Amino acid sequence: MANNYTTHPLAPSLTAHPCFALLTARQQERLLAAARPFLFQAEEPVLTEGQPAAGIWWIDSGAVKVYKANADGGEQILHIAGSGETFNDVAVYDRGSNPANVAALTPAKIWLLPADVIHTFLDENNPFAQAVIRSMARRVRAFTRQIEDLTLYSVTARLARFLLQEADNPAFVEAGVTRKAIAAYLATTPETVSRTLRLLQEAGAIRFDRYRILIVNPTLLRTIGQV
Amino acid sequence: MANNYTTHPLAPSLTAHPCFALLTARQQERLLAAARPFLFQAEEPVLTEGQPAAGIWWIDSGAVKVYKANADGGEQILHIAGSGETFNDVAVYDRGSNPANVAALTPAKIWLLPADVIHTFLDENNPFAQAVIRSMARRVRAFTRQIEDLTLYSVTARLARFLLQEADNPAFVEAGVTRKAIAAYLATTPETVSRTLRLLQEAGAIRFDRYRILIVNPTLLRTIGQV
DNA sequence: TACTCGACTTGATCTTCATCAAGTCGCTTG
DNA sequence: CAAGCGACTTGATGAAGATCAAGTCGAGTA
Repeated sequence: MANNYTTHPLAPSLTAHPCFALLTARQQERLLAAARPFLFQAEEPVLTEGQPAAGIWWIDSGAVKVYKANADGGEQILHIAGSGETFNDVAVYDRGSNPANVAALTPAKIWLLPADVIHTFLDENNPFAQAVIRSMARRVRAFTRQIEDLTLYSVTARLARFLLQEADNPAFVEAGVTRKAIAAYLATTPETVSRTLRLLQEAGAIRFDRYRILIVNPTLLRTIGQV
Repeated sequence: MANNYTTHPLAPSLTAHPCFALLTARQQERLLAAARPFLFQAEEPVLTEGQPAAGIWWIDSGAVKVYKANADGGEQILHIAGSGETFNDVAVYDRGSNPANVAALTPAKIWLLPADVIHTFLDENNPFAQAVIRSMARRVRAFTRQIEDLTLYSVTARLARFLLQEADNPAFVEAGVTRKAIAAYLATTPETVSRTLRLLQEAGAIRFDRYRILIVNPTLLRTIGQV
């Protein structure tokens, strides 16, 4: 599943990343030299909760789901990441094990950035460390919001909030998001997502078919979502 | 509600904090000089979601709840913090607004550490910045676990997991945790907490009265909690 | 001591949503 | 083209837990 490249096809996109953009040119070169590419098929597992962390994963193309699973086959998606985004950085920063499972949603090319290089950069480059702090803070904020959504709002409101927030998230679009994935993100079932989409359509807030969901009345959707 | 001190009663505990311990003696002095103490009564609000962040709050004594609220009076507790812990640091690190509400659970003395001083330390002191990264990573991990609990497990399993995790958390004990607070943490109701405690007692996993919950069979509790 | 108040308990009923069970539809593949 | 498959839809039923409504209990107070 893995193959090495001597060229660095991801080089230009490094400067677009909120953290890696702050590395010096020299450090970016070292990062690229240490990076190793992996290819995954749709549905293929990338890493497993509890295992030791190998490094930070950086998505070149495709999309993955970061999720928790329980013994009965239940699955809660924490986050969907697409091109240019990283995942499993937490495990590297606190030198712990993988906090969740990750699997590819689409065929994906993903680079592994080894943990030791990242740690060196944290020592050497304070602006980089500060960028990491900001990105962790953003993630805390996102989870905070997700807990709020999951516990304080009905499925209808949650779906409305989800659509408002993720409508133009390229990672979701790229992932060809299915009812099942939406359900696993909203902690409900595909059937309920289906019924609730119909409900929102009958209310005049959205239009949808099997492949696309279109927001036709954002104001109404915000009202339903209590945003 | 606020009053200033010229002495620094919190000085020794700074060295016990995972982040502030890494400040130089000189920086710790500057932090103490900039810190301002506030006193809160039980139930008194400390800060409100969406407002600009004044700084990092550092609990000298007492306990607070960090929570989200919706329009219908629903309340989800994200975190209970006690002596020696900080809160609202996220807002300072990403220079955003307060991500949640905070209110005192008990009478509390809390120091406000102004944002600008913290930012100076981040610039000056790389080990401090790295400690902040680790603490943010821990928080991400904690929220990750909370989402898992809330979405993948029944109330019974959630309560078992909660008891196993928080049994010896001083912040919870200190806060004189009520059925209502447990309910607000587990996204359920006081009545259901009451019934479920009874259930766990009848199973032989715990014993409890109005004031204290005692784990008598941790193994059984772990089984019930699917840990 | 009696009163009151608030937290807790317990029971009855109701809602939301999960589950189970057929379908439908469109796309792929023999 | 037919067959089959997978995602989605729709309906009927069931279960978990919320809500509503009385209580109970203990601590503080007149």
